[in-house]
Amino acid sequence: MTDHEQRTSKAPRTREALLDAGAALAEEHGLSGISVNMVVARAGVAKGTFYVHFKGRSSFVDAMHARFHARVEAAMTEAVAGLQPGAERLFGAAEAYLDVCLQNRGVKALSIESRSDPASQASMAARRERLAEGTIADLQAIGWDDVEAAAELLAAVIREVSALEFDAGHPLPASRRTLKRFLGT
Amino acid sequence: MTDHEQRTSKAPRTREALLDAGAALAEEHGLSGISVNMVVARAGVAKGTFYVHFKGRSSFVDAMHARFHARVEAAMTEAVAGLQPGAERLFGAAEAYLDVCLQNRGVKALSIESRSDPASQASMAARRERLAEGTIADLQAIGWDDVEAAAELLAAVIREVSALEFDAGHPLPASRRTLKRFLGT
DNA sequence: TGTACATCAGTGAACGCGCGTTCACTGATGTAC
DNA sequence: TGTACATCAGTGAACGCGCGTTCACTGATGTAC
Repeated sequence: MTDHEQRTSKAPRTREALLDAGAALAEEHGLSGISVNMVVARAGVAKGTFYVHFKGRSSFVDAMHARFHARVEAAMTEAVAGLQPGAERLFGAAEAYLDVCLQNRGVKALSIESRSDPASQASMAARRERLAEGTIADLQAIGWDDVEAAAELLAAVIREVSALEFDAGHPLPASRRTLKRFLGT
Repeated sequence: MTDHEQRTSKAPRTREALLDAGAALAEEHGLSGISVNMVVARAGVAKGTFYVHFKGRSSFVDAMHARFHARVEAAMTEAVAGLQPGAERLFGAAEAYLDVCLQNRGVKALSIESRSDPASQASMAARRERLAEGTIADLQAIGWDDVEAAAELLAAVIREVSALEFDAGHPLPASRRTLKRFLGT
């Protein structure tokens, strides 16, 4: 049982190391600036190992994006658990997003540049949309018109705040205040 | 005199053809997805010609971004000529931005992805900032706090509307209304 | 007007390089008997 | 317990390819005399 655990848990550890390396490199070189060579060098594994865990470069990028979004979604879901749709739930979700982004590498690449990689564009757009959809009920409860448009633009603002905070290395209260004011307090 | 005009005006025409080709390709493949090979093939010139007009790939990308911003800035400046800082001038500038973007190729790449190309990142960020700074006086006149933060986030929203409109192929009134409402009508 | 020369945008073959991907192989571990 | 076999993450040399860049050259045009 112990042996079995070791055997089946070693593989995911290498996979995670590759994804970690990819996230670190995305931070420095952007999503489209990372190569398989760079990733395996940073992770300290052989080139062939990469293809044990991923079908190819583009599915690796997709996996990075998927992992990032899974983390973000988990944090947001936990933060707003039990809250009714409305302003409080909306801001709680936004702050959870911003806080979890500050703790992850490659955030700017994975949130802002997710439009630039042509191969994984579709699945990345789907994840972004799924996240934005969660705010529609809140915007409706607050009393907005054009909720779909508002949800998209709100998501863009939150991504921008996230990028600015990541550059700064810490939360930016003025940006978060502005975000709230955009939504009419 | 006529001969002289022909001689000196042929070169810029080839240069423009290369930039046009780059913009068209950026639309399809993203800013970091275009290669010198693609650009010269699309423009119908030899590979060496590219290096007659540009120092290299990255200064070409920078030149594309510079031309795009020059057009945008000219349209915005003309649209708000003579207006006092305030809501009217701000929305006028925003609409001018959105309208000129709809008429240019590669807009999404040049506005949204301008963060991803590592080589030209600095000069592109400077151009973006210069554009955003123009709205600070308006935001102050309207009575916003955190005007610098607001200007940055406002610029991000306008870029997002531009990207959505470009995908749609026409103006999106709901998005433009939301943009106005973000600013408190 | 005719000739020799200068200029310079444009050409395309050639270069070295790093890329993504493949594949026959290794060796540690689990399983069957 | 000991032995033979199966599994499978990990390896790294090798591949063909497209990349960005260079450079000696061409040929049309302008200039000098």
